[in-house]
Amino acid sequence: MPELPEVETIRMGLQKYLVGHTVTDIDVRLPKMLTGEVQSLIGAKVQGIRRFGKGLVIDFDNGYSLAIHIKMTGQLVYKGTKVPKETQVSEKVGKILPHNHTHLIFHLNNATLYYNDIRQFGWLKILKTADVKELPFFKDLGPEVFKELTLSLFSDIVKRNKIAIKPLLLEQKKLSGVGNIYANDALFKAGIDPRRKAHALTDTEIEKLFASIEEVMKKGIEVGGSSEWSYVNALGEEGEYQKIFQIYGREGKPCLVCGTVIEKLVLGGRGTYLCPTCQK
DNA sequence: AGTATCCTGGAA
DNA sequence: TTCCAGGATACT
Repeated sequence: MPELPEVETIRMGLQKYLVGHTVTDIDVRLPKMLTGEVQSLIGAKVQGIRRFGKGLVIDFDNGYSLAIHIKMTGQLVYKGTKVPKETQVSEKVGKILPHNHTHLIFHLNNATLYYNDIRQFGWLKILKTADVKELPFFKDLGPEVFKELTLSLFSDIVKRNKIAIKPLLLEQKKLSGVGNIYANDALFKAGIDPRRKAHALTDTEIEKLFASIEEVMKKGIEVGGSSEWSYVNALGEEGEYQKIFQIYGREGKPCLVCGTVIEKLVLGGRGTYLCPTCQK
């Protein structure tokens, strides 16, 4: 589900297709998904789309913004004349929009943006652009992979924390962008047992882990994200990363490197996969 | 630091 | 019929 590579893929799609469109009306089919004054966006033109960690911000030309977190099953799907119709609905979603899980419909000039969310965990907030950074989620975000998170900063964070390394990687307030799938794959690639206490990792291991995180996230963006559950990009298309999971979801299957049976455990309440031979 | 919570679909 | 998936938060 959506981690940095998935959300960045959506951002790029929206940046390409949504910019320049004007909001003509908003259908609020499930009110709890949206906060703020709907009227603020009517007649406003999309200027650009920013991403912070796993959060998105659509900026309009009237000083208002739409802050979005799609959590696990949210989808932002654009339909409009700018793109060929047949590419707009994925086979897996397979439904004509809007459907039962379409909670918000943003009517634009000559286009539509749908917000679908099966599990209704996501949120969208209309607020003044200047106030976006005051939202707790954005305000508390830690340094982001590929941006502020340098090796030395990453090393400081790892050494300062005594919890297990995997749940640490998932704490968006410590470092932002990493989610469960890429955390599993990065730890496997670095040969580190996810249960190891963070502060006990050696400098070499920290360097290896930092490089592995960047490597798996970069790969994720390259292949358009991971569509294990309901993730789709801004055109409703699926990504490919689920086809190249190195360890995530491979419980009981042979390790791709050494053939040892992959084990599964729960760490910090999250499914965690481990090759007992490769990860020490 | 660990766990319940939001919610639904799909798998066991 | 029950359980499980997990992003972030609110709890204990």
